Amino acid sequence: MGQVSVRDVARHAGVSVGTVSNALNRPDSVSPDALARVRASIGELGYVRNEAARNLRSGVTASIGLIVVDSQVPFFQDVGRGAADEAADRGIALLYGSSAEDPARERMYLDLFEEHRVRGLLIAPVGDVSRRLHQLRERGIRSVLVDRFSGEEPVSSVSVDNVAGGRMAVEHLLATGRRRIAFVGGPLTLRQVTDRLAGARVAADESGLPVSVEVVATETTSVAAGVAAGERLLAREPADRPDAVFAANDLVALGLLQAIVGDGRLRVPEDVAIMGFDDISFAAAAAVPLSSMRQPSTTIGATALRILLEESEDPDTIPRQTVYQPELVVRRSTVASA
Amino acid sequence: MGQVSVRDVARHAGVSVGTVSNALNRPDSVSPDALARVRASIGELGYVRNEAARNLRSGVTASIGLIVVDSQVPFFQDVGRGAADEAADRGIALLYGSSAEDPARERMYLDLFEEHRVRGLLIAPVGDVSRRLHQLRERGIRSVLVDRFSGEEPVSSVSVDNVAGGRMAVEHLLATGRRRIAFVGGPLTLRQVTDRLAGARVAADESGLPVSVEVVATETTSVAAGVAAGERLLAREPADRPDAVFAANDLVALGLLQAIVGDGRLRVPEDVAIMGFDDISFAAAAAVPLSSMRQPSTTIGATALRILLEESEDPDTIPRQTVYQPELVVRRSTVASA
DNA sequence: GAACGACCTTGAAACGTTTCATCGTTCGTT
DNA sequence: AACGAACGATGAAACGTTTCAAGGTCGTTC
Repeated sequence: MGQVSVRDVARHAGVSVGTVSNALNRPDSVSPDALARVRASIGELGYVRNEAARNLRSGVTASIGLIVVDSQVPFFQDVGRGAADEAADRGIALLYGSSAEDPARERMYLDLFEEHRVRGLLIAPVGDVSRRLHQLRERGIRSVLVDRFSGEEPVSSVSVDNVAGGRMAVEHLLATGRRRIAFVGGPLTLRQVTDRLAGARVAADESGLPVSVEVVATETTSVAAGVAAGERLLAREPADRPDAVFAANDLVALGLLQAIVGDGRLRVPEDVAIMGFDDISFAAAAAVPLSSMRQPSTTIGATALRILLEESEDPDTIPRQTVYQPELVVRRSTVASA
Repeated sequence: MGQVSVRDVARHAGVSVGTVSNALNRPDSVSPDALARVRASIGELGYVRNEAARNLRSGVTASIGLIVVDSQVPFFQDVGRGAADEAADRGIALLYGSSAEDPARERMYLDLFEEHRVRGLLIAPVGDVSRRLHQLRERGIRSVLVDRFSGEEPVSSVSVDNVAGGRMAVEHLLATGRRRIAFVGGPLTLRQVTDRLAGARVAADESGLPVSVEVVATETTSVAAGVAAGERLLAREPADRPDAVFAANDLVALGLLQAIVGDGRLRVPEDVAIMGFDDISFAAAAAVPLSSMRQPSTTIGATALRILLEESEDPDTIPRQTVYQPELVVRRSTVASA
């Protein structure tokens, strides 16, 4: 396989290799004549820059790593898409990895990406990676946390204000006349879940209304968990049932919807309102379109990538937290006429 | 930033750089004593192999590229996950790109990945890339087509038998007593769509029953297109309505389901059965769980990756087509008691 | 007409690996 | 005791690029 090198181009164009390199990277510093000849030769010979050699010599890599918790979760897919598109615009390749909620797998990707000397790392961590990220940073690889508030750590982060989101969600339910609210989700060790619940309680407390907020804990935030929780609610005495359910995310909400609508005894939203979180694309496509709190998922990915690039260019920038506010999206699962 | 190189390790362990390299890549050819010293030094110094230098010198890259049509389509997400997991097991990084149905974007990723000298390419093409893939192959980069039968081209492919899938879907509908079948999907220029339709017609023809197969064309295979098609069906005179709908994919089917169930006049499956294709994870989570044709999406991705690696190791292998058979998954949208 | 800048170009060094021909030891055989 | 195979270790060359000090060629200025 005859790989065409910068040397071949130089010979063909009748210039030195240094000039070819300049034509490629600093076209202004090359005479129009030489530039044209180099470009013609590149076309004729089919030269394609070797990124490995470029990286090796210059120390600058044109790739970044993305490690998400679960590639099956729509939210992370959107984040990834936002980051990938933003990277593509800059000619940067995205190394993709999913930890599948397995800390060992997460470490494996961290190692792999370090070997590739990625310019930086976008990560939604599952295990405790703060020491490792610190180490990477000392070795010149910056990280930005995604969907996680870094707070104490010396790392930038891009996330959503889950407390505010929970609060807005429940304020909406209260404003539409609901008073017996069930929060469905879990595990309650997950920061995103507890923040949303905390926000829900704030809304209830500050309303000055006689509101109850009951917690129906699930083991995961999945459709199946939502279905199971829905069946538990249906098995209750009618008087004990909530008149609104706030789900920790849309997957749980869709599960609830399936259980309740499928059962047929309760109408949504007349008998019970259902509120989700994330506004994944399937939320609007549900049998009863789902009200939800929209997260700017692709924007989160794009912003995280931009911050990462800025920081990797100037290693002295200090970490910062970017927090987006979620947005209420009202559909028929909470308001019949929506 | 003090990058630790193989030279530093050699010095620290009291051996030559060649021995360090051997310890890393051919541990059997190094004496136990030297091996131990090298490994100790690696740990102590925090040495991390530089993949760019390795790649440059050896000509072997530890990364492959994946280009999908649309990162929003669940099917491709599953394919990508299958490929990524398989790659991770081998310590290979996955460069991820989505063409977003834009041929220019697709070309951009092809160029980018060539610069990275990926070992090979997994691609679900949108534009006409056969010439480009041929060129890449001559330059040592093999490709495997995903979700596309290569047929004429000298490229391997991994796909699903869409004709058989369409046939099995309609056979199921006929077996459950349906006779007036509507096929909903589009555009009819898309091979996957026309194959599924062709299969549907085969089933109808071969059944020997008085069956009608009507085509309701949509512009895309999306939830929105499904909703629109559903509304069109509802607007018809009851006598003109089909008793079963076979959707080109699950997104369309979910749209149909939303329109029909939401409307409330028709019951699913009593009045109309709905059959999807792909068996995406949300199919089971729909208000009325959706019958569908399951594609082994992650297996497709994993297989494509394996084939790619085999071919890139031995450039003389001849391209082959791998075709999987889809599998009928019966749920309540076609059979009330399922 | 000499001196000076401005502007391009040059060519060798360097990046961190792997490769490979060569060299030293050791040990079993004769 | 001599030989040779087997085994490990060595170190310089090479991969394809970027970088950079140095050199070359003009035109301008005094």
